[in-house]
Amino acid sequence: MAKVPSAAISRLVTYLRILEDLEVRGVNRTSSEQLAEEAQVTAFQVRKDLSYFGSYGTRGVGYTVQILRRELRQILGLNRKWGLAIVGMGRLGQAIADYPGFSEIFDLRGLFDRDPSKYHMTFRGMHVEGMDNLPRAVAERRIEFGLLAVPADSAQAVAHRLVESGIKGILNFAPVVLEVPKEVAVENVDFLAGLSRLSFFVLNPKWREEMIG
Amino acid sequence: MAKVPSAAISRLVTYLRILEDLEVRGVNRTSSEQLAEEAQVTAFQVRKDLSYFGSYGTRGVGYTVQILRRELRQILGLNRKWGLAIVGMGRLGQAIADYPGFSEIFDLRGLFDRDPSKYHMTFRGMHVEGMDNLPRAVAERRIEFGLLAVPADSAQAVAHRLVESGIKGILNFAPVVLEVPKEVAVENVDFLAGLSRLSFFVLNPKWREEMIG
DNA sequence: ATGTGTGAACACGTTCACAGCG
DNA sequence: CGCTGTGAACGTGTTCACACAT
Repeated sequence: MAKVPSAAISRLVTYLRILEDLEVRGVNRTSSEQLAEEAQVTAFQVRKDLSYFGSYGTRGVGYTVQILRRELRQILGLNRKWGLAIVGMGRLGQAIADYPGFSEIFDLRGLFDRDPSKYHMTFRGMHVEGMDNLPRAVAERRIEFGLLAVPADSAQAVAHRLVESGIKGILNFAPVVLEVPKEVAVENVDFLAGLSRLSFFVLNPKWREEMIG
Repeated sequence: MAKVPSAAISRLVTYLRILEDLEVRGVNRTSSEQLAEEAQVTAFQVRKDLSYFGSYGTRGVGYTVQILRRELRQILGLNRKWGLAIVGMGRLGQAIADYPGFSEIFDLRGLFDRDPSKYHMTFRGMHVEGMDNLPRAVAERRIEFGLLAVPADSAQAVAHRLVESGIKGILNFAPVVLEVPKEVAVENVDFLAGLSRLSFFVLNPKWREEMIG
């Protein structure tokens, strides 16, 4: 497998979503052109992205939805369930715990918060636990990912604890740059950063002049 | 202003956060090196990113925290408050409405949901309204951004209504590729995509072989 | 004939070395 | 002399043209 642009991985996730949608709609054959249109990229891009991993189509025909779907799930590691713990059960953590579609891919194996008054809460049949349980839970319940939904000022400390517990990846909702060993994957999903970027892009094209000041 | 890589904008947001943190801590001079370390990029990168917009430092000395902070806020369009509406007041929308730090940058000017049973709910002093109010609200309350926190299957339809109402940018939490006119900026903040990518990155480096199958 | 798969050209973003200024 | 600012070199990601399979 040659060097794969990491942007290609993001697009693969999009293609997979489109394929699952096509499958639900009963479509079983597609093409790079159709995928490109729905993903809003070029057909070249679709084919190149797929070619980093193999040849999944039939020349002159296209792709079989089911097959390509299965291959993408394989590539992305979604043909198995990954164990996930949510750390920080405030509003955001609670919303995520109940998010629909979530459990098709991930297996919720722990909910953690440092506030004991939350221990009685239940989401998807699980109780919220104290942070002291975290290391043992990660080991015993095979928790591979930690989802960080704590306030920004405690995010780094909690990330440390997750790393020490042997976590393999962190999905970070806090607006901070986490320091973790390079073996630990981190994805930032920070909506405040998204809003800041929006401001820039909106300000720029033609509104810039009239609005600065 | 030369062509600016859009990745540079994301980094600018990070630099700004670091500067605001430094300012709170009473630091008033910094350097590309310090910013680079905290943002986990190179000092070259920091200086280049800033140079797309101007010269904000003093050669041989460094940057004044306050000045650079102000300049970055200006560049990113954060020296004014942008009007924001949240559409979709389920768990996620509610969590976002109460998110701390939010109101320092954005001014919440509307909460919308199609479910009348939510109209009695109040967040930051605002009532939830029906979707019919959306177009008028966008115009009259100068709502520039829409934050989409609706289920995936209604995201595109709601995006249409936002665009028709004259919105300038959409922050999209739904796992779909939105079709909007090119003048409307869209930022995708999709945590399921983040989790999918995590799987890939975790699977790859050394766990790949042992886990596939 | 048709749509995939891919090496090669191209464009874009990042790195760097050093010029420029305080 | 120190640290910023930037043109040019480099490397990575995207676009493309076309060879190839059915």
